[in-house]
Amino acid sequence: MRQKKTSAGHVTVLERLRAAGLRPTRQRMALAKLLFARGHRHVSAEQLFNEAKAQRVDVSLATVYNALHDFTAKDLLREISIDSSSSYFDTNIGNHHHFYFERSGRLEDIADDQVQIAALPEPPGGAEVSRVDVIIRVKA
Amino acid sequence: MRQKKTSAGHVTVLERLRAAGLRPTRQRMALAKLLFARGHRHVSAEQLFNEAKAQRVDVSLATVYNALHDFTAKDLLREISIDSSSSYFDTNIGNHHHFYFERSGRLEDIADDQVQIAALPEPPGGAEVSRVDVIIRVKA
DNA sequence: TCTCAATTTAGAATAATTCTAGACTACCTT
DNA sequence: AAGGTAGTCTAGAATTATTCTAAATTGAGA
Repeated sequence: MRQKKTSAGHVTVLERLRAAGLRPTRQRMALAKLLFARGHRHVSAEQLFNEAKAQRVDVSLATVYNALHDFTAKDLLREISIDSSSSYFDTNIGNHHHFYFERSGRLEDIADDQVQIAALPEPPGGAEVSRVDVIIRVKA
Repeated sequence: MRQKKTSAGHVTVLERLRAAGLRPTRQRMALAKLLFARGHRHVSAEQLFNEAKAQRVDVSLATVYNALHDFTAKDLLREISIDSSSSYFDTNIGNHHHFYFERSGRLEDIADDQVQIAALPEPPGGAEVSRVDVIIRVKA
């Protein structure tokens, strides 16, 4: 037997939500499809909301925020706030870093192995490190 | 002869503003003193505004924002936005990095030489790097 | 002192995000 | 299949940080 059907992305998204302990509602399914359909992306709430509208997916902005936060809490997304005006959600949750293009405000992933850190200080008080972010700000 | 008088921080702050090409107004002088009086700090607009009030320095919140942005534009401060809820201004403008304490939202400087980066990718299209930020997020 | 551009200010405006409270729905139980 | 219920969704109000506006003030040079 072949793999689970993936043609429309249905089953996969459904499973991802279930595995995360999130009830697969119509809205979450639709948003998850938009987010995870193709390769990694960085989206703002407003962007995702507009994409949903463009595809006639009827969701409220509040639901988009709820979903993004729920997904983040369950490690399906990672939140990034570089530019204080709005935050972005990254579908790439593995270790990696970012280029930040100051002019456009765009983010681009940098694979973890492209950055080598030889020395890092210990957090004071022996606190646990939750992650290390490297942001290369680019004048472009 | 000894150095310029620094006792009240007056002359120094005045010179800093003039050197930056910023008119040394009463408000900017007062805010600069609060910012640069002692060692390096990370302040939000609201914080600085409250400090000013506490010291009976009469400035409007809009002026605090104006001053922080003017100072940043003239490289007397550096703006940092890690937590999307509000941005911080760092009086340390040299190369350095940060610990970010997730629970409290507090920032702590890491001296540049404490972090050694062995490899970094080139920005796409040969764009110029304006700076590299390393943020160690700590669960505390 | 006079002039004028730079600066300050109160309050309105904006923008991103969160909250509220009622309506809906996924899913478990029977 | 029906019902109950906690979880979810939603429109719109509320909140928060920040910026804008337009008028008043002021620093600094002539």
